Amino acid sequence: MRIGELAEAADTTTKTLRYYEDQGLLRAAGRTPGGYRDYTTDTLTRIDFIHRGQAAGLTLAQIRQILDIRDHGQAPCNHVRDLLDTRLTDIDRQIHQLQDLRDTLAGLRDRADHVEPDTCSTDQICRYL
Amino acid sequence: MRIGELAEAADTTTKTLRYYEDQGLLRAAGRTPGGYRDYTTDTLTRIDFIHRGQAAGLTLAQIRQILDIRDHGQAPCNHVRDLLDTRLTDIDRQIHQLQDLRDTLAGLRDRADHVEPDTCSTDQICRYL
DNA sequence: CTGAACCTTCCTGTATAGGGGAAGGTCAAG
DNA sequence: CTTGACCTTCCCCTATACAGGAAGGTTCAG
Repeated sequence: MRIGELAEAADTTTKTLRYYEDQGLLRAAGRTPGGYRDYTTDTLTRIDFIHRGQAAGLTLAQIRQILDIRDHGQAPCNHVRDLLDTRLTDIDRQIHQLQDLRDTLAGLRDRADHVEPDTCSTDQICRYL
Repeated sequence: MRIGELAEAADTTTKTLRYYEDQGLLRAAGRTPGGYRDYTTDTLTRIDFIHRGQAAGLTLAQIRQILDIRDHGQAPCNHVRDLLDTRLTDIDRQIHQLQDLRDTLAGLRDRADHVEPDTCSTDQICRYL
């Protein structure tokens, strides 16, 4: 199948598919005599896997690693488990950071309701911050 | 004071200060006969304000808006309050998104502990995702 | 044979907040 | 008078996951 059909089937764009090939996520497809990429249906499975990886917040580089391991004939499962663990602690850290920021922000916002705006002097620019 | 002193006093770099000027966050400083930027101490206050804005998660563009309002002789307080509100709802949305992702990830990770890795077939690449 | 729809490669741009470094000018001390 | 520390402008680079578009080739229907 040609790249346009594949893109539609995988709910993505031809741009993206060429980009994936460029980044080593898709192996170079066969070519028709005219020079068009000619895909087999297992590529669709591969793209779906990539999408699941993205849905899990993995970067394309990380997904590529997994695919490389599989392409070397090994099971990437342990590596995937490690990636999931790393992602989880990362996300927890991010959530905490955001919550800290949220607290700061809420404090400022709250203060803004209790401070007279007219007391805001020029040199401090704005009392609310 | 010269840019190096100011940078040290404000705990930042000369690169950053020139960048701020470039982006309209700092007004063009006076120059010495030799062409060096010559800052007055109120610039330090301004930089501190910028830092507080950044600590509140505002972008430089948003901080610039506040400064512009103040530089037009008006009190930016209402605008700041609006920005804080917007930031708050934004951050809440981000936190929810991250928590959703965390749930997805935790589900995958949990499943990984209950699924036999050996049942992972080549064509699905990895059962854990 | 021609036009539309598809494909090819290649180059540029996106947003953010600066960092790195080149080529050259300025200022004080020794 | 020179050396070193500072300053100037200018231009390129960073990460991420593509999108936009140019210039040209291919394929199929009518």
